[in-house]
Amino acid sequence: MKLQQLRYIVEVLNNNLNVSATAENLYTSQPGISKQVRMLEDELGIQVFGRSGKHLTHVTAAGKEVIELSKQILAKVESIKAIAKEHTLPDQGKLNIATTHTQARYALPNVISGFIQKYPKVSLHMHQGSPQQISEAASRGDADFAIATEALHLYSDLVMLPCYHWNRSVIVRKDHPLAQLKRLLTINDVATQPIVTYVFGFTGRSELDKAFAAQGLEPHIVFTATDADVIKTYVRLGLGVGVIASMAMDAELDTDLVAIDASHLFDASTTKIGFRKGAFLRSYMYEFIQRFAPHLTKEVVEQANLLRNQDDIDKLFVNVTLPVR
Amino acid sequence: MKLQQLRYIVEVLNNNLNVSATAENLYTSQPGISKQVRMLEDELGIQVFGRSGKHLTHVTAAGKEVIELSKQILAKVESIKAIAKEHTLPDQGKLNIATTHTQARYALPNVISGFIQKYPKVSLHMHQGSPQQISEAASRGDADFAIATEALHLYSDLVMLPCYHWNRSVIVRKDHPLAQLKRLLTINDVATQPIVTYVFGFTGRSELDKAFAAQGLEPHIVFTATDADVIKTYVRLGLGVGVIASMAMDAELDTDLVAIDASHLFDASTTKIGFRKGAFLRSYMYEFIQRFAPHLTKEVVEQANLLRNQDDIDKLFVNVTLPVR
DNA sequence: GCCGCTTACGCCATTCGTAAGGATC
DNA sequence: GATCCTTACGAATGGCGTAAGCGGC
Repeated sequence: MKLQQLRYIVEVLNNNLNVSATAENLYTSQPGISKQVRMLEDELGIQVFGRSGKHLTHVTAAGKEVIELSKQILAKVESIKAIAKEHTLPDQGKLNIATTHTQARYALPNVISGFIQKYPKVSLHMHQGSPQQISEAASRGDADFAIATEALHLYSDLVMLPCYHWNRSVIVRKDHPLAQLKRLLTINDVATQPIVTYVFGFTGRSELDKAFAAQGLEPHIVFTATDADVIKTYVRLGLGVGVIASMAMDAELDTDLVAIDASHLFDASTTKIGFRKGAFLRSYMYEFIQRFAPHLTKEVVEQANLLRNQDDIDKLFVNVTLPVR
Repeated sequence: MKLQQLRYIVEVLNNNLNVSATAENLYTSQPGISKQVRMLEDELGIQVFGRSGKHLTHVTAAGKEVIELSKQILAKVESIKAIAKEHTLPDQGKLNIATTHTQARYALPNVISGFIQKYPKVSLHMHQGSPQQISEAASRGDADFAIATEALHLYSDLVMLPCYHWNRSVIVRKDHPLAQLKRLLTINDVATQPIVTYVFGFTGRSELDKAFAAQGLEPHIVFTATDADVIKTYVRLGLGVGVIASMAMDAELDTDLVAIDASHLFDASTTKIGFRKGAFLRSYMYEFIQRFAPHLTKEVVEQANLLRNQDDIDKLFVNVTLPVR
């Protein structure tokens, strides 16, 4: 059994059982992979992949178990490499962050500018995508961290830690009737307007739907986008009122818009950071986490990383008051 | 990085940093190991082993971490092989049990005779040794199961499950004054006699010492041995009274001795079965466990195997009443 | 008929064993 | 001086790439 063989079967699965595509992604030849997969199967005496003629059609029951263990082995191999780097070049390395537009644009800039100042030799990469893509990237090991508000819980091999709570604001043009509102905003004020907000599955959208549903209201959503910048653009066009994360209002750039606090109308959402369970984290990674969420010290993160169930991890934070943005 | 390289560094550590001895045990050449260790160190850019001239003197800090992860990787590799076997030859394989004389001689025979009848194709090996040796064998992967009463808790990478409680008996020759005793045995009856019992660290010896210490008594221990058969021999010689596990009295063979129940004088001891955390257990292994301890069903064992802390595992059994032997 | 996996073959890298060298205790 | 690790070298093995074959869709 060779580590490459394990790598190959994992990657073949990641490439939807297409060996040719796998070969391209790994910059190697297709027959090479094919042969190694076969050799592994011969050695183990079992089929990892089911075949119809010469096509791979599915993963066998035994194959699923083997691939799962292979992933864990390869993750530990990466940990060994990381340990070695940590002992030779503690301030050098890579940091891959997978996150959504909202975080990348509004929550992370301050953290990152401070971080790269302290660690100029760490090459930092941001991968933007949907919450699902983000979780998958972290789960596969393509990203060290996943930062998002939704969908992270779907991947059980991630450790997820709460970072901060955030609330929503309703944004309107200065000439909009609601801009002159003297009293507290009500859910009806919003429900009677055409709404521009996030796509489902993004940036706490589910909390928004829940608030309307709780009142038996059917919001009139005319337009959705994955990020607040696009939403603001269409609010400026007069398409409707926007509902976005409060932190997405920029006091300097958005002077033509008025933000009305709506934290009393919608439950706060929680942004989380996730990484692979049992992963070895470089010292600069611990520091990154703590810069993003000061309560997540190295000790807390290490403790959480030893727990297997997300439920147990969540218990660590029941008495912690998170910052609100 | 190759799996063999990881195997080599682990084995070199197991052989007290003696590469030549390691080579012998692995049936390979010493320079081969030496070179692979070096190549791994070169690839990682760190030293795993500290050297003084050409002798390996110690494991570096980084090396400790690397070796720990290597062990975990190799354990998972074994799991993959076990999964493969389970899918091809479910009733074939090996079962290595490391245990003490007491278990092998008095607790296991019934279980094993039933087991080999159902699984004639499983080759069963018993490794006898001290509790420490047993734990180490299981921890290293040389044994699938460790069964003992003491010392298992010293190895944190083992899952330990309670199997049964057992009590002690005082044994004397038929012509001994205590053999005629009409009342309940007291701790003083025992303390005033020369005692023959187990060596420290064996078969619940610590519980025995505790009971005397609690009464401020200093037992007069004249002879110790690791097994009850030897103890009985010296009781027969008139060396003193024996204190042994009650199950170690054989009604048919030991007719020249009298056993006096002492369960009220000493706390019961608990025999446990241990295996490596996260190990994949063959179906016949689950069955073996359950034959030995009926309350340890496959489901219970699997659940325990998912927990990281022994404390959490122990909690699974607080409401379970174990059999008493 | 195209796509995609398998087989065949040759080159190159790597591993392993033997033998000799050098350092430590 | 004995033990033990390192270096050197040759044989065998194995991985990988190119080219051809062949079975599905």
